[in-house]
Amino acid sequence: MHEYICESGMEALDVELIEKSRVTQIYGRGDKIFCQDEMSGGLYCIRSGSILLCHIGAMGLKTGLRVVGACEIMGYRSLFGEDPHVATAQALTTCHTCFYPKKLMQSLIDTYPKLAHYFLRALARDRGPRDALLLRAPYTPVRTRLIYLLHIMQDHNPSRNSNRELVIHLPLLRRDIASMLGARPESIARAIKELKQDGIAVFRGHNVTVPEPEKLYQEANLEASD
Amino acid sequence: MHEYICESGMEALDVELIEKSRVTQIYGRGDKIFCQDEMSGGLYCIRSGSILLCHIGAMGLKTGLRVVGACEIMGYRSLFGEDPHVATAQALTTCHTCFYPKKLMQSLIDTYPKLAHYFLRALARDRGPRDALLLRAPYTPVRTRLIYLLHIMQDHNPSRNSNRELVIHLPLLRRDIASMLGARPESIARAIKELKQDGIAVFRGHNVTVPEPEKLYQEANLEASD
DNA sequence: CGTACCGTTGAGGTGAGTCAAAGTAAGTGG
DNA sequence: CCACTTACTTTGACTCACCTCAACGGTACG
Repeated sequence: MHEYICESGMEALDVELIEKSRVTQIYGRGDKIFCQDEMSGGLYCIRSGSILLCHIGAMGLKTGLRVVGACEIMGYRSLFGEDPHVATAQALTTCHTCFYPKKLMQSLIDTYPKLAHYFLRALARDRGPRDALLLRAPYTPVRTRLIYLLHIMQDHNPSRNSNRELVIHLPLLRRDIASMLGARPESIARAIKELKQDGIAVFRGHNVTVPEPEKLYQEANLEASD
Repeated sequence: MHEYICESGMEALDVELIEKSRVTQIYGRGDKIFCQDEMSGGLYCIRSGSILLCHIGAMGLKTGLRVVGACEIMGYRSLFGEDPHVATAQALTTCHTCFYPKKLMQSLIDTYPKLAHYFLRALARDRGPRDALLLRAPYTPVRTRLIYLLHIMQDHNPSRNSNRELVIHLPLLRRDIASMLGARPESIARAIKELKQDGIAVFRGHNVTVPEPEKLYQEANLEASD
């Protein structure tokens, strides 16, 4: 959103309107930013922190769909579909968010056709559903699906430590990892143990250290995007 | 697409342009309309027949994503995302399709802002990814997931036979049903046998007869949408 | 009447779920 | 700073739904 405003050559008047209309908010870990079946009020933009989009299904089964991080937007599917949210957004860490009301968004889109194209593109490129399906690939061991998750999370914030090992930040509880893979926390613990024993990846707190990314991704037929 | 043109109060000139630019085509069973990793050429609209959108993953694993039927559009994700297709479209039956080239679509969207809204809405409401996830719900027996599929397909073309039994048209091979549920054809055969033995649903050819829809959907915690 | 594909059935193996219990970390309050 | 509580993680033993493989029955079509 912010990046668009900068690129768009938007009128100063409208930039001011945006500044005035948007609402910034802080959420603590575990807080819900919005809940499924609620009607959408607008667009959410994450300034800092991480949020888990998840779906609570029949019998309380929680299905993790996507981790939303800093500078990403969420809630647009509901905004443009004029449907209630299909997912619940829950803060994984302390989060600073920025909320753009529906009315504002609609008048902006009417004024700036390029903004419509921006959102058409954003909706079409949304990797969320595709990732969610990949993470639940059938006949694929939990261990491999866990590697898929690491691969997806690596794209968010690639970084190296002092030993030039890959470090992936994973702001998720075992329970949430499990909900994203369609598995149980116990199975995640076992897969993590295996990866450690094989010297492929070490989980410590919310960080995963990978000495040889090649080796990790090779196992899952993925390319090291680095 | 067609429905939009009718509603939109589009200029006669443009309607004529559309008629002239679009390409109608006939495909036989098994033919591919487009393949994943190809760049998109435009928008496809199905006039008749059924198409399976599927993804061919690592090691040739075929994952069925969505059945596209008459009057539905496909290919828009790739069109607006300016990315290659992520799915392959394969004709399940003989199909009449209509193809609208990318250039045409883009100039139309620029001319008619309401068309942008139409597609924003279509993209946001696309049930495909959600359905695909539901059909692979973890810890859910194949039998239940098969009922989910029947429920989804019923929404497409609800009909009753002379005995007032619900008849659901399912233009899919066992193999394709399996690919949508993340299961194996053998497991589908077994689930079908069970449903028949329990007097809940009878599969014959490409039609499924359901004497008491209530009973079927109750088992899966679904509402009879009829 | 063969060839080819699809569908069904049976037997056997296994990855991951379930349950239960112990271990660890993170707060909370005196 | 230390008990105490609460929540998260790990481990082990057991079980089962579904995959795998292999064989057989149907149906369509040249």
